[in-house]
Amino acid sequence: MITSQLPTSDTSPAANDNGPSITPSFSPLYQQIKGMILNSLRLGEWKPGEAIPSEMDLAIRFRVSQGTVRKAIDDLAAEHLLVRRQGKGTFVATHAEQQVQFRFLKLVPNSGNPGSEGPAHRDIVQCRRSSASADIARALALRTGDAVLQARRVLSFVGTPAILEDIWLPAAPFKGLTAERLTNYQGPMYALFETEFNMRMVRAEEKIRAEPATQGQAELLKIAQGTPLLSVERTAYTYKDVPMELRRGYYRTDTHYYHNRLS
Amino acid sequence: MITSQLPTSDTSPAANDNGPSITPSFSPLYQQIKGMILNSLRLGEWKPGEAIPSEMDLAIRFRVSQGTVRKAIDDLAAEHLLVRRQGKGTFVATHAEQQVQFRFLKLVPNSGNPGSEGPAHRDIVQCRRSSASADIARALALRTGDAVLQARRVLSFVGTPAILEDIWLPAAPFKGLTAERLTNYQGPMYALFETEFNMRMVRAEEKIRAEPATQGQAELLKIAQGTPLLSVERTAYTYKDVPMELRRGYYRTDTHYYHNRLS
DNA sequence: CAGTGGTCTAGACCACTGG
DNA sequence: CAGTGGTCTAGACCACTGC
Repeated sequence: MITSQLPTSDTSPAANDNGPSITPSFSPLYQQIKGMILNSLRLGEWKPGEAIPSEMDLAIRFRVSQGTVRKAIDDLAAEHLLVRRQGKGTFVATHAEQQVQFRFLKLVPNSGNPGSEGPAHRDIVQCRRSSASADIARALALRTGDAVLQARRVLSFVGTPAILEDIWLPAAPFKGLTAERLTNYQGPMYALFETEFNMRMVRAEEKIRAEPATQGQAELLKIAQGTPLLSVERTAYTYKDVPMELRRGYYRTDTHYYHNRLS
Repeated sequence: MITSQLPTSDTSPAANDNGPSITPSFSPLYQQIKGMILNSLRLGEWKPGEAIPSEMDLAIRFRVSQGTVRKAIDDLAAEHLLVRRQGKGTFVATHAEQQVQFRFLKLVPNSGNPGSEGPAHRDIVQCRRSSASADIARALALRTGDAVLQARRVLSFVGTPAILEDIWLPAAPFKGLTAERLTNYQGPMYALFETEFNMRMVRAEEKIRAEPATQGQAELLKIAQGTPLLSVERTAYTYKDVPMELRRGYYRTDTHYYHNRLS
């Protein structure tokens, strides 16, 4: 049995400095297990869509009871990092599944259900390599001038353009990403990131504002200049809260609305 | 012990019709316990801010093990209906606490933290009794023409108006609500609903759009007509998913932004 | 110190999946 | 049918709160 604070490399938030510190200085077993599973996920031991070992296997591996492993997995499932399927196993969450496709896209048609319009038509307007400006660098935890990839695309539903997006990615982890790859790939962009670059987006933060369309935006979205657009600035994070994408989206909200659930 | 499907009056979603039906037709014990706790909450057996009985007490009352009660409470705590406090007890969640004040208001100043501007100044512009139009009635699960209360207010931060809100409430549950009461009450409106009308808002759904300010909106917010505003239409629900409030908010987003976390 | 929630265990049995 | 996750129990012990 793991008797006390295991040397779990980097398991719990705020490492255990057992001196006379102010930090919690106590981390339950299941939190340590959680950290170890998280590490395996980050290191790609189990890939998105794959099953992780059964609860019993993990309990044996970590020398704890099944209940403790269970609690760790419960947490990770609540954070949508894992998905439980009764009778089948526990799987690494992925953006590639039909059911959770566009999990981070909260734009819903005024009439009809999410996704009732079928898959969006995607138009890659631009995809180039550049160097990070100060604000882009800050958002991606880079230094000003570091290499980034920048893409611009238009998403259309039933023929009418509804979303204009500018996307910035750190160049290093996404080396080899091209406009062709973006254009040809079927399915969500985040699924491509998973399969091609072993980079999984885990959570995101959005800052939403109402702004008048600039001339350039208006042309691409085929609306009048000055039309109010929903400006959605998203920072997406991979495991361990590392920022991996900055995305500035401009949504038409005459035919759609941004849906949010508060609880 | 509760051996099988107890007559739990109305416990689980989708009542147990034990005929040859398509519904799950199996509800674990902890779900039934959850439903019973939910009923007590709805009926006001324990009021917002108060402690509910200890896990052991509830286990004895329901004739189940502590672990089963624990799982039920875990669920309710995850939905923010209850709040656990180690060493003290489990409490009915409330909108009246400093920490979670304005839990449903996601507007953050461009510079600074949420709440760093101090409490908002509230200005009740209007508060009257009227009859529900078709769309208001639909949102509140009323019939067209039913009595509703309608209020309009302006929220200002550090002197500048930032939010204009139109609020509709069913008249019956909120009988006696006046402009004076709204004006004089210190703290979130939802806290007033709890203490004065025993009505707790549990969750909400929002539809967000970008819209140009009408002349009336522009005057109240002291901005130019046509300025893009964030339009936030919120339906708030009390226990058992009963809609209890419709709110149309118009946010300035030059000094603030709407913050959302995706996970 | 007693009372509360939080962790951990070990074991039994159930529900679901797929071969 | 075996293997998986899901439920439930009973009991031990720990951490936190307040008297």
